[in-house]
Amino acid sequence: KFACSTVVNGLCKIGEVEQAWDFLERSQVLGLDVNAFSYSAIIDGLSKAGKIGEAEKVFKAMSERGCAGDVFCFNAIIDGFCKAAEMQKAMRILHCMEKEGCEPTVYTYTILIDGHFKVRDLEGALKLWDEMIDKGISPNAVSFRTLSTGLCLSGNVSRACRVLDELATMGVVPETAYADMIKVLCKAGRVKQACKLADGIIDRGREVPGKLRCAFINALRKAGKADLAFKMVHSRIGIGYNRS
RNA sequence: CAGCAAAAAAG
Repeated sequence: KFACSTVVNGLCKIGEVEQAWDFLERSQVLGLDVNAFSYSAIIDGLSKAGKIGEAEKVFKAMSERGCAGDVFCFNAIIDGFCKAAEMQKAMRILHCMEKEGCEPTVYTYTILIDGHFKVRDLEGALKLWDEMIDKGISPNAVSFRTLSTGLCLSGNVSRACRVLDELATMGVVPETAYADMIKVLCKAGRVKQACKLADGIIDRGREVPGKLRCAFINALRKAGKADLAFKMVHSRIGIGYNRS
């Protein structure tokens, strides 16, 4: 029972999803109970391979065989629909899992938010973000990065900054949020804004934390601002857009 | 420590 999902998992990881499915079917015939672990691995494998139709079939087979899908299975199929840009179907699964009493996680929302950005539905993405927070699910570094990247690279820098501010007032800023925000601001060409943010998050005269400094320097360099990167290398207290 | 998301030329 344990070994079965381990094998299925392994096969999926090396891209042998078909074989994994085969193995699962055989295990089932042998009377072994195939659990959600195995199904999620296969659904995920198919989703990642772009075989959303197959994934959907397996997803259905799962419940028909009396195996209750858990949040991993739901997330995997939702991810498949998102990757296929089938957002309405993805959303339907979200509502479906909620109806079945399976609570979405921060993963679920991150997948959906990313999916909405990929089809340029900013409002949809933001709505999900708010819904997540309203549900009391704290955003983590990945989910914030997904949101800030999606917003900034689609020209909604100020909206992204606002979200970060909101998180700050709520006291739930993910660990790498500032570094990520600075990086994506640079990538979006908003270098000055990135500098101000970097300067603003430390007290006047204090050192910029090492991790942030390095991320910043690299981002500047990648943004083609070698001069500013150089300046940052020589200063431990920021670039000085705020203090000048 | 059996299965799911983003970014990444420093995890």
